[in-house]
Amino acid sequence: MESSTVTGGGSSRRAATRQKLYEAAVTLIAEQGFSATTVDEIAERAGVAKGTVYYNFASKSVLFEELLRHGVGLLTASLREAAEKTAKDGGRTVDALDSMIRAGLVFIERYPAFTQLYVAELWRTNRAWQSTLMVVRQEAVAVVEGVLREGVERGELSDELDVPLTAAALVGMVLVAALDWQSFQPERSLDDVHSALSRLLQGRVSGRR
Amino acid sequence: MESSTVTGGGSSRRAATRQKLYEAAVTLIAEQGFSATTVDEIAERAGVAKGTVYYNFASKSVLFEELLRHGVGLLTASLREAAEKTAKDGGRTVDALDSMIRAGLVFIERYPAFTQLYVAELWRTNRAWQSTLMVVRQEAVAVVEGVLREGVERGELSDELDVPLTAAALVGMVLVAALDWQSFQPERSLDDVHSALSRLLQGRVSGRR
DNA sequence: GCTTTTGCACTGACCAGTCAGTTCAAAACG
DNA sequence: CGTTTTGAACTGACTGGTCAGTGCAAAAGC
Repeated sequence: MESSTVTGGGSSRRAATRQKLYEAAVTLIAEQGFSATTVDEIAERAGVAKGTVYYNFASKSVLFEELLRHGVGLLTASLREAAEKTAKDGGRTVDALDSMIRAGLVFIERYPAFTQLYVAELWRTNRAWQSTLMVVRQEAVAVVEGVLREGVERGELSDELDVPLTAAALVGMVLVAALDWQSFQPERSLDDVHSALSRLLQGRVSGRR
Repeated sequence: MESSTVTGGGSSRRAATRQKLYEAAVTLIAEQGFSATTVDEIAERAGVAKGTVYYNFASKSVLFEELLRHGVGLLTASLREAAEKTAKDGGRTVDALDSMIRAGLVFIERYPAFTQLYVAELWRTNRAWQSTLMVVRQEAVAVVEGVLREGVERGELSDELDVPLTAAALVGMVLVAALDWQSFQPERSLDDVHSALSRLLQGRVSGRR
C-alpha cells in the first residue's frame, strides 16, 4: 500500500531506482524531518545499497530538492487543470475555487507524506533548498492568485479582495484541514471534507439555513 | 532585537538562564529543525556553557518539549481571553471568531519562530514528543471548537457546520496567511492582514459591493 | 555461434568528521 | 555556605560521502 509516491513512472532501470528512492525518502523525511533521516535509512527502505543513492543523486540535499520540485509540479498541474476545466465549462469563479479545493484534497489524500514534508519545510529560513522552495511555492500559489484575480476583473469577487493574502489563506485552509483530516479523522470521506470546506468558502457558515 | 521569545519572565537566576536557553533554542530550531540544531549552538547563542544546558534540562528533547508546552500555553491563554472578552461584551459568535483571529495574528507576529517550529512539527509521526504535541494541539483547537459549538447552539451558526473540521480550517487559514505575511510581505500591518482575513471569514468575498 | 569487450548500474566496507551527553574541579553568585 | 554556572576534555555512537570492485546485458570482434 504505497500511499505516498509522488513521482511518475519511468522505463529504464535507473529511472525505476530513482523512483524507489523518492518513495523511500518522502515517507522517511515526512516522519522524521530531513536532518534526522539518514541516507542509510533511505537506501535500506528503497532496497538498494547506499552507494546507489550517490550514484543517482549528487547528495542527500539534491535528492530532496528534486523530490520537492517534482511533487509541487504535480500539485501545480492538478490545480491548473481544475481551474481551466471549470473555466471552459463557463463556471463561475467560486466554482473554479471549489474545484481547486477538491483538487487540493485529492492531492493530499494521495500524497500525504509529501504534503507533510512540504509544510514542514516551507517557512524555514537559511536552508540549502530555500530558493527551490520559493520557486515551487510561487508556482502553486500563482494558480490560485490567477483565478482570484480573474474573478475580481469579471466582477464576481469584491474588488477590495486582497489577492495574495486571500490565496495564502485559502491554501492554508485546505492544507491544515486536510492534514488534520488525515491525521485525526482518517475515516471520513473526501466528499465529506470537501463539502465542509466548500460551505466555509461560500460564507454559508453564519446564519441558520 | 529578540523577536521570538516565547517564555514569560522569571525571578531566580536559574529561571533567567532557562529563559535565555528557550530564546536561543526557539530561533535555531525554527530555522534549522530540531535534529539539525546542536546543543553547542544553543548554548553559544544563549551565551552560556554547554554544561549549563544539561544542568537545567535533562536532555535536548526535554528542553524542546518544555519549550513546546510553554509556547502553546501562551497561545491558548491568549485565544481563550479573546473569546471570553467578546462573549462578556455580548458580541456575536462571528465577533468572537474575529477577535480570536486577531489574537492569533498578534501571537504569530510576536513569536514567529515558535509558530514556524510548531507548524513544522505538528503533523510528524513517530517522534519522541508526539504525545506532548497532541495534547497541546488539542488544548488550542478546543478553544476554537468551543466557540463554534456555542455559535451553533445559539443558532448563530448553521447547525450543519462541521465543528472540528471548520476549527482546523480556520486555524489553518490564519496560520498560513500569517506565516506568508511574515515571510513574504513583512511590511504590511497587522490590521491590514486582519481585515483581509475578517472579510474572508464573513463571506464578503463573492459579489461586488 | 562464440568469445571478448565495454560501460552502465550497483555494491558495501570504509573514513573522517560530528554530535549528544558526561564528568568534574574550580569559580561565581547571592 | 549552598546553589548555580563554567569550561574544557572526553567518549562512543552515528553519518555523509567515497571508492575500488562486482554483475551483467548488449555490442564488437572473429
